Amino acid sequence: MPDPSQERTDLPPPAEYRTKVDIATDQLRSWILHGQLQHGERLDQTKLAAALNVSRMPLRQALLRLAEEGLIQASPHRSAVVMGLTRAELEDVYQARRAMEGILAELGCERRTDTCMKAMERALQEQERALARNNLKRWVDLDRDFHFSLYRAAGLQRSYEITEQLRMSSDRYIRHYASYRTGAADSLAEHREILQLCQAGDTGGIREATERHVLRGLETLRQLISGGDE
Amino acid sequence: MPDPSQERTDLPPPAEYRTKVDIATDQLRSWILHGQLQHGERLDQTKLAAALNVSRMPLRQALLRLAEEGLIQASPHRSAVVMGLTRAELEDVYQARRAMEGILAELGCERRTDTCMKAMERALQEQERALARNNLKRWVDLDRDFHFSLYRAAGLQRSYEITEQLRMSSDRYIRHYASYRTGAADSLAEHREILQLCQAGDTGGIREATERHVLRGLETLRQLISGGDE
DNA sequence: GAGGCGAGGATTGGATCCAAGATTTAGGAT
DNA sequence: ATCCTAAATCTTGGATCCAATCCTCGCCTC
Repeated sequence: MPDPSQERTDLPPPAEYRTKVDIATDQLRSWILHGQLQHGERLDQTKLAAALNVSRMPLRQALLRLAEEGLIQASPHRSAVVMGLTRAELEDVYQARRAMEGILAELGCERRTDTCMKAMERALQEQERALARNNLKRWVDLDRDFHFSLYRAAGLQRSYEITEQLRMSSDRYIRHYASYRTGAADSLAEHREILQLCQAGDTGGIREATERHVLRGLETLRQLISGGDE
Repeated sequence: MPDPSQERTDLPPPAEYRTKVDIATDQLRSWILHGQLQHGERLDQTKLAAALNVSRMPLRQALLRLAEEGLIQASPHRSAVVMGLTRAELEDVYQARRAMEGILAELGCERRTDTCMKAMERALQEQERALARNNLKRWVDLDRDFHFSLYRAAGLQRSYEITEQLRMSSDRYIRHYASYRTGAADSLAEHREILQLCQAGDTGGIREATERHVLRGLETLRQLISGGDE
């Protein structure tokens, strides 16, 4: 006796189930990355829980995860605070990015597919338009899309996730010290170079170019910050 | 009126406070890394909590952290299971290690200190003895000491921690497929080479040598595993 | 006899409650 | 007046309890 009221009975486990911890984590992460929660800001569990419409319990777990991701700093009986990166820590993140993005680009190039190349070309084109329109937020997103399209082709899940997290930490600063136009033209030129190297299948060259690209990003950010300590 | 009963009143914050979540996390991590908890094993929260002498609440948070570290896999309403790495995932981890250890070695060499060099030499010597005595566990630990003494000198906290976690994931397999003697002599020779390059200050060479060293480790592990899927 | 359906038990996610530690504020002594 | 002390308040960590989901086992139907 098939019951038509239930459309399909065979996909409850594969269906993505979002627990309250997930919801809280994602929302908090977004707030931090987009500046709604500033560096050094204290994270009061009770208030945050209320703001997120969850109990304190899932919120605490969310804080734990964000601490593990390096976005906040938590000490035992003290309020967690949004992690602000010192210049040294920023260099730290960028060196890790240099390393990871270098091999992801190399292996991504080695294992590239048509769809991956198409995605890169498309991101590059749109990025040119975004630059012309001076749309900063979109520019940052497209920059990310361009690189990560290639990195995805490497097929290294864990490496990819590590790189994503590193990227998160630094993009926050890029967005903050907004006027990214500094070096944007250079960045585009480097993207074109990377795309060409990828089309040519020059894995060694693409690694080297990617590392240079990342380090130049650090240099740009350094100049933007210059003066403050964090 | 100084009270002699309290030795010093001015160091409560710096004193390391270990929360139950920390205790549970460390113990569980150790169990997983040393094989007391095997791949695919289901982690029953109630039983584990009892075994660790903590409540289910801190245990759940510990599981969350280990999931974030990639040691276990957690799905919403299902028991967490100890993460087993497939061959592909093992390559993933090693590629990330190659990237990270490469730059840590490079920058560590650039910023090396006397104490760091001394530590490396000492680890190398003890490693030779451990190999002679066929003491596997000590050998793995000393291998780690040798490399990480150098990495510490780089002064990149975050990169260091990422690399530590990657190392955890792969060391578990090294210990499991015990007879590490395969390639141990090669490994020692490479360590000597790395030490020499470091003394010479050849940053480029040390990076290249370290990357080769890591990849050879992967190759060794592949041979040991060859046959099974995980 | 095999496959599907359903009920019961088991296990996890979430909420409230209590305890332990920390921060703040008021008070007193120098 | 300032600094130190101490008590009160606030915030976080941990435990127990309840609800929601999943898993297993037995039963029924074909």
